[in-house]
Amino acid sequence: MGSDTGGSRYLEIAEALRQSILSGEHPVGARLPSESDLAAHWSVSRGTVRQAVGLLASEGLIGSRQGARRVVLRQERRHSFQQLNSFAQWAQAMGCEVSSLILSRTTRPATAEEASRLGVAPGSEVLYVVRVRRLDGEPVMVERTAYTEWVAPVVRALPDDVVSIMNSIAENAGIVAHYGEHLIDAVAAGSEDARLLRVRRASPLLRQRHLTNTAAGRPIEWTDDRYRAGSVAFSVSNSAAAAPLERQAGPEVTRGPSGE
Amino acid sequence: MGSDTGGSRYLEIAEALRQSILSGEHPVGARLPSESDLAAHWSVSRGTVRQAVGLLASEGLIGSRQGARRVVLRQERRHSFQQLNSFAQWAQAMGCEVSSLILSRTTRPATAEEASRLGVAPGSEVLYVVRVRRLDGEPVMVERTAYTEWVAPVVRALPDDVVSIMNSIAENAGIVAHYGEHLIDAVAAGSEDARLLRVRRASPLLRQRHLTNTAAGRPIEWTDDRYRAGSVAFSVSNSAAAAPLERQAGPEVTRGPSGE
DNA sequence: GTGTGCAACTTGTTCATACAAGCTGGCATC
DNA sequence: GATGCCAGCTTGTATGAACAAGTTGCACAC
Repeated sequence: MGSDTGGSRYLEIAEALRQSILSGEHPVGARLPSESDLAAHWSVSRGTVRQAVGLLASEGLIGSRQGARRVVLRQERRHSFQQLNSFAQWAQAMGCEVSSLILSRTTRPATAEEASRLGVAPGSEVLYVVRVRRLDGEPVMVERTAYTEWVAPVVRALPDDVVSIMNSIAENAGIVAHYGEHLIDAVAAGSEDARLLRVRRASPLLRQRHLTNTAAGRPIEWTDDRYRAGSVAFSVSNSAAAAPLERQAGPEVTRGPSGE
Repeated sequence: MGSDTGGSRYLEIAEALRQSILSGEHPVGARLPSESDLAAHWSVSRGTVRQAVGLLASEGLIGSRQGARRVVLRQERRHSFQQLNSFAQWAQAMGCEVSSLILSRTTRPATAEEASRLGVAPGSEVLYVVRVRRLDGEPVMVERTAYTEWVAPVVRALPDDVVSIMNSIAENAGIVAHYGEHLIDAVAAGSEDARLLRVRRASPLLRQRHLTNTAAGRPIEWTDDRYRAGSVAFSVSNSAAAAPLERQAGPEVTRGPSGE
């Protein structure tokens, strides 16, 4: 898996274009060849090229406006969904040495929020795991996760120092994360947070609460991750082209109270 | 005009589907009609339907797997970053009364970071604006923005209580924001932050630093927004198909020669 | 030299079709 | 009754054509 783009032609083309941007062949600000040229060069139809460039646009690498050639917006490599959901994969890609330690695994009734997020009956049992994660030996994140009952046996069998729980679940039980939702805010460190992350109580932490679903939309876990301030920042790219519907504030904006 | 914005058929269909999901006609977990059925119902081709459902999928409302019908993942409209680009728009959609006040407008040389982000020569002049934003009278955010010189005149002409600076820029000068990049982390409140937001010093704040570009990739502004903890949470949805978010290591764990 | 307008170019949207790949449910078999 | 297989359904990928809408640069007029 990894770098194998598999059987889709448009993924191949997207990867090639991505590489040519990363390598500097198409520097930032440069204009890409037209879709017709790319289609001819790759011997595919324009629709296929559009899928490829659409993918790169959604990654924030290139931008487009109707009538003008596409331009290169940035040169950086973006991480995939897997790396977003997996602290371990992201850290390894960064070249950091990552280590984890599960501090406790308890089976207990779900809290009201956990039950709601996971879509289980209130009071159902969940597996609650507290984990500390380190980068280069330094503790940077406390992770408190509630796993639904149907994945709990897999998690219960893992060693305390397992690096990636989601990876292990995927390998051992074939359960793969497909959809994620993240809620990001700031909280003050509690006493347990402070002790585990070696910061003062009430110091600022970046909190990422996170619901993971399978491809079928079945919840797997509900997580509360707290990062030490300064250790991690989240980065989001967006463009008006990627979300045409939200760009309703166009030329003749009706500034009325209506949200439409 | 009304609902027919002269725009695209697929946007119309996407909006109709979105409404039918929001209204509960397609409850969470339900399977949507097949693409062929939708195409027949709307008298369009399957490709057009795919553009519509693809848009909803990118918003996190529905999910899909090859071979299985699309399922509704979520019913409420989430405020993604596409909408969060404009604090004013988001607040109005939430039904809150939003007010803003510019505290200072100063022209000064750009800091090293501002120059780097905005792509101007170090020491170039930028317009630095400090603003407090309130929801229902309560201060929730401090905004510190550096505008590039070529938009500064427009910003300088705005009244202190302008609700949306980006909107005003778009109307008065035709400069429309097209691409954005956001960096999100947590910081402790400085003394100015504490005074303006009426919180204690060193209490946690959610920081959103934000670079805005025109359609042509030309930087407009570099912003440092700080939200009072508990007032807002950022929500990001993603799927294996498109992942707009990534982590970035903070300065403490960055080992590269990134001299920003 | 300057400015305007147009023509060529480029992306956006849509159609109709075809086949590949994966899922579901029912039927046949054991 | 339980199991396995297959046929049909559904989404994913790809083609090629056509027109709409917006951009850019050149040629022409002044």
